[in-house]
Amino acid sequence: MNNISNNLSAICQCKDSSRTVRDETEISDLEVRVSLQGRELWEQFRGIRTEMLITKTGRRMFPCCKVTVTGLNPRGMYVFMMDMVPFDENKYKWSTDHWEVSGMAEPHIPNRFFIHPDSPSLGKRWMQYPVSFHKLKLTNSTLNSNGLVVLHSMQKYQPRLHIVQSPDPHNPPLGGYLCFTLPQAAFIAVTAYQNSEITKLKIDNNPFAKGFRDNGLNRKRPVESDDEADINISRSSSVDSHGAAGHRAHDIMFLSVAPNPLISAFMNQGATAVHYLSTLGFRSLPAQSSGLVVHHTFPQADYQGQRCPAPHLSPIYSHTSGHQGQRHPQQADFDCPLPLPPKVSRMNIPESLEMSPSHSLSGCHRPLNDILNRNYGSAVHSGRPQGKLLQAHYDSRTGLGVDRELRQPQLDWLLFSVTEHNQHGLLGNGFLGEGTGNCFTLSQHFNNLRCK
DNA sequence: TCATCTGCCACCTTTGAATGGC
DNA sequence: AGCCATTCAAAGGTGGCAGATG
Repeated sequence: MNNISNNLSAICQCKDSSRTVRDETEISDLEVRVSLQGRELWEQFRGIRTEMLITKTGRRMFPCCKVTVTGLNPRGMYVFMMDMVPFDENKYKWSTDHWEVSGMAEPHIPNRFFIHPDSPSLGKRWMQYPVSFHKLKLTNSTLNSNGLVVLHSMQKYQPRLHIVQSPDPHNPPLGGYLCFTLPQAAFIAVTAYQNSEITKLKIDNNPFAKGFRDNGLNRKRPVESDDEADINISRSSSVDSHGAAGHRAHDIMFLSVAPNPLISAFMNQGATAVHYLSTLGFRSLPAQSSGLVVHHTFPQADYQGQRCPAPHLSPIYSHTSGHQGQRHPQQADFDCPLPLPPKVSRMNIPESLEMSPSHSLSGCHRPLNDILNRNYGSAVHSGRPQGKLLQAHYDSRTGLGVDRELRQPQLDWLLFSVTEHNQHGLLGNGFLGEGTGNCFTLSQHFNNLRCK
């Protein structure tokens, strides 16, 4: 706990130094709470040791990481990102009917972030429905540059959620950065399923694997009604689509609050920025099997991740300024799952929920995360972004959508900052890594909000 | 020889365009 | 003309499995 206290004091110092006259709520001032959805399903998998298939071309997670978020500033703009961090330092092997340690894990590959396709969006929109990362893909190929999360086979990982406050062009130092790990969603990466129980669970619950069910056609048995067995998958949005819904796990660990890594990168000069960013969780930090690693660091503070006593898994951890890390009792209104997105016609799905080419992003026909992850680097070489800015598509009735017009200064500032810093070689190593383009994927993400 | 990885397959869901009704 | 629901085909996700690899 001392570590936490020390870190929190560092946070306060940092926050104080960046405080400005603008009366805007910084993310680190908010009591943000995150909760993993699909608790029962995750518990079933965890009970038999979750395995996630990784392939060269990338494989989606099942169950997927779907979280509910509360406590954000409804009018604040946030970017949601997810990556994977080692759960422990072991490598595993399957031995007949159980997993056992088979040695030391290989060095973790510098993180590649999956940026939620709806990023950036208003806090109101993030809190309205569960946020699903079902499009996140895992791979064992380090050669890909398509935004896949690279993992080592036979090693255990846990997802980590980052909530980054979008920068304010008028006040760059503002903008916090929150980091949550999801130990309940820890899994062993495999190239082929080892435990047949896992396979069975996946087949029984994943709609894509319906064909392998006992009553599937390929099983050469009479086809029965699947209605009761199937989980309810709405053809809905990137906010919420895959996976069983309606359950809430109280198992997300609040990890840290830190300055917005993007902003910090831009505001810190020289190698300090690289070092600073690389210690902000944008580089691998070995997690402890029974503890938490606090990733937050500050230029004037200790750079190393610090190990903290493992909290109980059940409560929700939230934080407020001055109360970071404080354990809060579960609140009644937090017991209720957020509503699922309405089942509307695909023609009616708001642009922010489903990146349809027929909507505002004409000319941007791919999911944003795909765009940004595939086009990494182009922003660097092209200088300041050019092109026509998209018009705002904010649904005043639902509150969904993103007012892109308002973000123009933000985008310009952000992109310019990335470009300028990279031209000076500030972000060329470590943080970005070859072919990863984490930082630039985000900038490219913004960049692709514009029509070319 | 063994553990692990790769590529292909059939089956299934999701997605988006086309179509037609109101 | 515009909105909406339905239909259909293409795209893509799924685990199984045989063979390849180290």
